[in-house]
Amino acid sequence: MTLALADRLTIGETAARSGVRTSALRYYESLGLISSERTAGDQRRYARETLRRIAVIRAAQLLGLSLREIRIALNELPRGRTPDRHDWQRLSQSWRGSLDRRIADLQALRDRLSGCIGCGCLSLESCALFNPADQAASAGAGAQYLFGEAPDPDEERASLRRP
Amino acid sequence: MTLALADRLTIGETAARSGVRTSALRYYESLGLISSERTAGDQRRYARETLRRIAVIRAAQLLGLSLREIRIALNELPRGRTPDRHDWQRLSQSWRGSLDRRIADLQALRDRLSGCIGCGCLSLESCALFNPADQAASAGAGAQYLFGEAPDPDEERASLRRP
DNA sequence: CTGAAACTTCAAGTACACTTGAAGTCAAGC
DNA sequence: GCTTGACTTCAAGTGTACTTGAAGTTTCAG
Repeated sequence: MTLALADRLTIGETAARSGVRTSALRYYESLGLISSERTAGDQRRYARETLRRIAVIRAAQLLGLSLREIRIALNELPRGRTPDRHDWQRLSQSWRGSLDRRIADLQALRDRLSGCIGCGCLSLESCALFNPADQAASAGAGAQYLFGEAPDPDEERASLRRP
Repeated sequence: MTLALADRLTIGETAARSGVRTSALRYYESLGLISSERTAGDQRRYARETLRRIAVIRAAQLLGLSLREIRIALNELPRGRTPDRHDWQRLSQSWRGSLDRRIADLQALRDRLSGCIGCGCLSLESCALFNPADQAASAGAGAQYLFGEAPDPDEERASLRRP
């Protein structure tokens, strides 16, 4: 079904309502994250629904997803019809899982940091956070454990934010 | 007191023990995050202490700090002497604060996401996560640093701070 | 109908955090 | 002393996520 004129927003209106610059919207569109119809004069007109899509994009960026990952996730939404309640639910639920893992990772780091405050980092042998060298020497692997990669094969937390 | 030869590491050794590539170490040095002495033949030799500095840099990156911010933080360490227990404590304590804030922000986002799963995002008016206006309102306070700096009072983004 | 604001494309620029490659030098084991 | 691997500098390249600018076109209030 075709949207009524009142339901189509210019790029400027869309930018104003979403808080995202027009240049970013064009960029998102060039990456296939959003789409538009064009007027006879070739200007973009966005469906109102696009505002939600943009909000989802920004929220996902907050979760640490790259635009590429977000595009892939959005591509799993049904094509040809407006996403419904269950479509958005599936998306947000999968991101909630990532978010939980991310929070857990940061809490683990915080605990290591807290332990370090306790120990005062006086000893090269005893401080886990501040002494990767000795860890690396004994483990032979480098300090990557700080980044969650070395000792615990902790599945695929890598999907969120690669530093 | 001058360090013994055995306490000075080549860039390759430093890279191996820290898990950071030589190119990254040269880059850090170019930014003033670490420093080295040079041999007669102009090769770098790092003090053993540098390993701890590198570990701190990597940990801080995990916390989401930029190298510029890390350099500033490291510059507050005493110059001319090896940082002691209290120096590292002060640093780790201040970063623990950032980490706590970051975790809190992510938990808030998770709660919004959870609320959203509950509501099914049927309504643009009621959904905190998927409603740009609401999201912008909440970003005004805390979560916005996750996007970098505060949005400029820019003509295109006028509605970010709720009309 | 007109003039200004808003839009268009495309290329190039910015910032971050590095990596890669070229061309040459140093250190150390044999 | 020779060879080889590790080192040196410097410039340019990579990838992400945009922004900026130039030059031209469209839209719409008056």
